[in-house]
Amino acid sequence: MSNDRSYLHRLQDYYSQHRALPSYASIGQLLGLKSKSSVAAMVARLKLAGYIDATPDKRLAPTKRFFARPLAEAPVHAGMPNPVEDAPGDALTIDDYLIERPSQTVLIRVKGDSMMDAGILDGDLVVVEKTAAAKRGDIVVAIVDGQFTLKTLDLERGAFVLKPENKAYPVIRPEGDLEIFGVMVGLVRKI
Amino acid sequence: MSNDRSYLHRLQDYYSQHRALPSYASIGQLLGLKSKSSVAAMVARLKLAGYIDATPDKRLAPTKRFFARPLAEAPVHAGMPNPVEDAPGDALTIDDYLIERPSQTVLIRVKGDSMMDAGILDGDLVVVEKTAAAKRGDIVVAIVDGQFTLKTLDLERGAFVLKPENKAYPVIRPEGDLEIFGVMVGLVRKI
DNA sequence: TGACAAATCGAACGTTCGTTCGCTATCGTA
DNA sequence: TACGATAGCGAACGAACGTTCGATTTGTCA
Repeated sequence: MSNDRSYLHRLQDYYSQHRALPSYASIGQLLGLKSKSSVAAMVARLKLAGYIDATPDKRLAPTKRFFARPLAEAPVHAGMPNPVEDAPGDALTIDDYLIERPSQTVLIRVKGDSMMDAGILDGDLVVVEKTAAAKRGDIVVAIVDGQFTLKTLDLERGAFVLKPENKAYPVIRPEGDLEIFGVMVGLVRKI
Repeated sequence: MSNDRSYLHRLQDYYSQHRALPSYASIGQLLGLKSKSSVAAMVARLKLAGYIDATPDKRLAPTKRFFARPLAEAPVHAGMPNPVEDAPGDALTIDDYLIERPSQTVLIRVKGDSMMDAGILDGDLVVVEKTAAAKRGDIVVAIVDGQFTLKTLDLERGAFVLKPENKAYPVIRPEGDLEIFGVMVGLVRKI
């Protein structure tokens, strides 16, 4: 028995189309189950298996495991027809992977090579979470002379300074207040 | 009037936590609206604006626009309470930005620092498009001794070689055939 | 200040929801 | 062949759902 795998696949397809799970009645229709109690039993099984859980108001919601997607952890041995289909802990969408607080998060395009040694190149997009709570060592977007600047935040004799990650550029020692726009939490590069 | 922007933000945060939208009643609680009809009106506005739509069985579902992040092109002038909140055209989802052929695309985690000088660090995810059509200068995932290897493809006297982007590593000159798994088309880093 | 439109409220409504329970059908095993 | 476990069915029920509509508050502009 157990068509659960096929049921799950169809739910995954539905979710990837609509970004929401349907009601029990609609699930039944979708999967060919005529009784809502069958659906309830099936959903309970998927919950047990960790594919689905419930929101605070009892709605169905997919878990991380629901989104198995090919993420190959190197090294993978040859042959490699399909690299890891089911490994747990896989990323879902890249957006979900990188962005935790959508409303506080913006993308900013990097200009110049002043952060080259930190692996941040001209044209990259940095994922920035707007917050004032930056600490030493964070890479931050600061506002200097009315412009965004991406630098590493450091301390020098009790004062914050902005350090480029490229020896060709000088450390910025702001006079007065240092205005932090946000903290870099990720990076995206398109070739 | 219009707190819709703030409402939307809170819904986005909720969705990114639970991967489902709550019921009208719960939305009301979440946003501080005491009446379900207020919620209905607000949802109608968001639908009109293209942030939300409905599944076949009338459930609420987010649209692509719901996930789009504001993209700030530096330099942005000072003041900057909220840099570009609404400018159309410069909001995007990272998945759409990076992935053009989903079925041919996999993510592979980078091990080691052999590509450091190309801005590719240990732990980064590279977006790889499976294809045999690689050319000189592309960064490719090759299969050497049954292991994935990320290197720059180059030509040496008519033969393909794999060049690391780190002087501490040697050029790989494969004997016989060189098996290319795919070409790097993007990179994702999470701090 | 007065007037208008937008946003929110509150109550009532018929519908749909998910749960529950007892029943049947199918399968593997002893 | 008999048994227990697994899957699905069907009906009933109370709770929660989203809609509707008129009244009220809030913000804008002249």
